[in-house]
Amino acid sequence: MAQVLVAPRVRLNRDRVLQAAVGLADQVGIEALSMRRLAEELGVVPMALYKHVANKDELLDGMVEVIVAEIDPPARDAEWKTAVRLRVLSARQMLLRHPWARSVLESRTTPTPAVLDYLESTIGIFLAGGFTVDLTHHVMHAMGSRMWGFTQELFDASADPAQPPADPAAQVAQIQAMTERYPQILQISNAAAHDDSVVAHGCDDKFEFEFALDLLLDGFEQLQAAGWSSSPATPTA
Amino acid sequence: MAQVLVAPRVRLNRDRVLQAAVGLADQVGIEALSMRRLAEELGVVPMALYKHVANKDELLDGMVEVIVAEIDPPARDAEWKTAVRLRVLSARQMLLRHPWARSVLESRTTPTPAVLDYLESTIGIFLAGGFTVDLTHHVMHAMGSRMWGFTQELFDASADPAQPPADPAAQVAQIQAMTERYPQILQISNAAAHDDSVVAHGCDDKFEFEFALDLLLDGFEQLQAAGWSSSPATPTA
DNA sequence: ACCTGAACACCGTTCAAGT
DNA sequence: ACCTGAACACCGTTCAAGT
Repeated sequence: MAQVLVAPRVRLNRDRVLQAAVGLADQVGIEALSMRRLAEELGVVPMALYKHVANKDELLDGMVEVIVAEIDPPARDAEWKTAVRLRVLSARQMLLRHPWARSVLESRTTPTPAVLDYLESTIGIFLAGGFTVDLTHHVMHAMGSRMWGFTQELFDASADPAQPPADPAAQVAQIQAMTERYPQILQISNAAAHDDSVVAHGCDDKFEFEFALDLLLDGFEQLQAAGWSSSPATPTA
Repeated sequence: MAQVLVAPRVRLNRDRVLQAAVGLADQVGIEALSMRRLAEELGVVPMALYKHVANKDELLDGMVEVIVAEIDPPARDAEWKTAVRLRVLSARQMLLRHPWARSVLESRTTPTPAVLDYLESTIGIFLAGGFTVDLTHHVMHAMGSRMWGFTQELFDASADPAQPPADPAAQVAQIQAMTERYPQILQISNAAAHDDSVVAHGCDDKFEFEFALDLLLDGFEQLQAAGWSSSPATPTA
């Protein structure tokens, strides 16, 4: 009876801990990822983890390192605009693989090396493309979260899997109420709908993302061509 | 001895609970806001709160209602561009008053009435300005978090007050190491510096925010003037 | 109708002990 | 050097009871 439960076959190390954490977050979501749950997953007592990460915050930092390293390096021999576009869309692919990544990226307050590497090489694309340091600075700010492959989705329905399915009658009533109270929201949300009989069908996320991204990239291009500098307070495109 | 501790003078109600929660979050930060701590603040036992909010999630929804209502209504008799600009900058003021608001707004998955009101009237500005429903749809997406008065700040130093002050010698060494490893990041972060002897002096947040905002607004304007429609896959400004 | 007390099932983390 | 066990100080929330 005593020796039946297997001891951990492989010795624990930092990388095994981080990989397991990423995998567990992918499976059960970030709010269900606790030190205790992760330890259980690794067949180990909670305190064993603390030999490999100082605390939960450092665990999250480590998870960020893992996923940021998944982003493709900048395309060599490409025009700046395509290079930035490809890079950002690669980041976006990473985010689709790890739905929890957005909130974790946003929660970190100090950049880890992989993150700095990502920034450094992205900045490099603009500078190599002939952008001034000044313009590159503002352009990086303007990219904001879009640099990570996401915009702020106002309501991320996919992030709320615990939504109870309402019965059809109540749904119809709800839509009717919405139409009266928020007619313009309804109009807008139907704009992208091929069939507009039902509200809930979602937008084309990729299209929306690229719409804003290209708008910004085109704007950057115009500023650069015009020799923009931050001396005047307001940019005029 | 028995009657010394005052009973709650004022009867608890939903609004008192929400106001107290907003105030407490302003003071101690969102991660320190617990049901238990809030109850203590109100001189009441934790479970007393549950008569007025169903659970902590509903408390957070209620807090969002309170702060979104603080945003100024749309300016009457203004051109769409100034109207949107004013509105967004008013939202930004609200966010500066409530540093926790960003993460809470982002965490909500279903919109509350005040949020829907905000969206509805913002959409109204574009439609009244002659935007098609189609273009307005994409424009609202492109605004993303900027609609709430913030862009994704990559590293929000102000959100991390628990940073230990490093000694000057270590700081110099750190800067030296950074210069070698991340020369371009350093160049960029110095672009906005008046004196570039020290790294840590921060960017002009307001300038950066308005830079991106105006870039988008100018882009919207050009699309509208050109009679843009979503039929072609990629917008060409 | 509103508030309370005790309890349950969780957290992250410390500290002293085992091998 | 690495893992363990028991304990501490927290959570959100249920349930049965008080007034």
